[in-house]
Amino acid sequence: MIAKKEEKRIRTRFAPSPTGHLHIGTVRTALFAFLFARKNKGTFILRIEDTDKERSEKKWEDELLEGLEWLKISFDEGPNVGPHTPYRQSERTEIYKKYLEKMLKEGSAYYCFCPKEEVEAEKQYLMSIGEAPVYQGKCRDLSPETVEKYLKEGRPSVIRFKSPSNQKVFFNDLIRGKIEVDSSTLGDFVIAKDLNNALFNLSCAIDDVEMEITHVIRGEDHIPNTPKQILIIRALGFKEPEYAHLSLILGTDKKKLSKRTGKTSLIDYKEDGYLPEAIINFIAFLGWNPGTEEEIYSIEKLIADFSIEKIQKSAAIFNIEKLDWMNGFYIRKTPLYELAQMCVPYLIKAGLIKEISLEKYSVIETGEEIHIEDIEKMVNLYHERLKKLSEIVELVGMFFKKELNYEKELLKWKEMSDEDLVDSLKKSFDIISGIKDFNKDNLEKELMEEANKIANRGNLLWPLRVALTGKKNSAGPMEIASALGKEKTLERIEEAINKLK
RNA sequence: GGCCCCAUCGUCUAACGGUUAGGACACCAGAUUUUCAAUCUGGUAAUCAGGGUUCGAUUCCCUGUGGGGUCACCA
Repeated sequence: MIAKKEEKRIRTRFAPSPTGHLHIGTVRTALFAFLFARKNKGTFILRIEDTDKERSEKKWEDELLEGLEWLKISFDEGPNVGPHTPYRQSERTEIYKKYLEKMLKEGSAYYCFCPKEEVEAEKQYLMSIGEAPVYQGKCRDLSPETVEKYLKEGRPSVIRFKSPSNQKVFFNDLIRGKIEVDSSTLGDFVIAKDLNNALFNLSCAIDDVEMEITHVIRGEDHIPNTPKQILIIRALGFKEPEYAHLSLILGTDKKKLSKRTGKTSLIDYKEDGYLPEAIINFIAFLGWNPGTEEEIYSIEKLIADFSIEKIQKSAAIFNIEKLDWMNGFYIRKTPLYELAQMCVPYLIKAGLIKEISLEKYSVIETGEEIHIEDIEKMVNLYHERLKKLSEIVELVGMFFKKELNYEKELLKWKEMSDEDLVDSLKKSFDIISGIKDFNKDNLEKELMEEANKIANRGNLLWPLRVALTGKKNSAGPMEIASALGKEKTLERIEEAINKLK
């Protein structure tokens, strides 16, 4: 007697098709399958479903790999030893061929020679009379001799799966419970263009059993495919894996998240300056929660607390405001040094600075040379109001400008006249030029002392702040001045006074 | 149209038949502040509808309604 096999190790897979940008919904599917595998100490497999040769491109696969790596979603197994490479269906045609021949031989699949147009017309007709639009099985019982003959003649053909008629196919979805469909609504669907060109339902079904996948975790849009794949697997004499279908992510229009209603690809979020931690945390909570009131979760914590039972059945709308809040939260948690490093590429891309050597930059407009520490000072001023890294350009841009461009009206605090303004700015100028040891503490001391003397502090501080930044909203004037340096600070005050003349 | 799935504040969600239906984002108000942000305090806001089952339904069942997915020689 063979000893009872020990509990099967969990194996999940992520099976994207490289036909476009990595969609944020696809990322969530990957994340959930990843979390489930890691939580259960199982194996997580990446399988590129590139059987569609027309639409699949290497660049999309590269983007996919890069994106997942950025998010720290990792995989365990590949077809080669050495550095990790994903499985690619395009490299597995022999395997599909083998099974296809078997099915043809055993009669669970057959060649169909019906012209495409004819099948299409049939479908339209069936839909118009309210019947299930499925292939009616014209070629189902062609004799082997006829098939042989047609094949020899080179008639265009496809290979169809012979669906059992009137059989209930059901499976127990781990998220939704029992899902049942009647096999007659499936029809004899196409599983391959020919022996060397398997189509999705076939390649997917075969790979799931070949790779010994125990749990298929994928999007809800695959629910209609599941009974088809189960039927194929059973026809081949295997047992199907467990299935868990995730609800979709919707746009604000309550439709499948599309470009029209928001950013859809991971790369857009990355470029906008969302941190991977924030994205992971946010999408994990789109349809899952730990059942406690805690909402800040690292990927490690997600692995520890993840459970498939707590996945939501209903679709979730992608609420960018919450992502922004969460991203701001993670930015605030990022140490200043790291944050400054992260901001640099945005400043370079915006044409404000360029890198001249390690951690040294030159300011494009003024030619001035600055160090990463100077950037740290600037970033520090806006550390807690940054929601996305890309915002840094707008926020600290004024540090890199030769001249500020703003309306003189902006200098006015409440009911000040031009004369009041000039007086106020001159006062600031005098105080600041009188400071020997130019730093934030001294600036604060001297300026606040003066500001407290007058009825409204704003009369002194607002015009100064605008003179230094040219903006309605910004960090405080003392902080800005100390980051700007004495010389530039005085220059900008003069500039403002000149505006008023 | 057929088949399938779903339904708690505007949004993400909690409440495994008994809660003043809880939290978070957003919003509003207050505190703080020269402005904005951050922070703290408080507030507005929800069980799709109708039938059952039950002493008692957000929760279980049915019907309706609404929304979504899918019906490829795409995945």
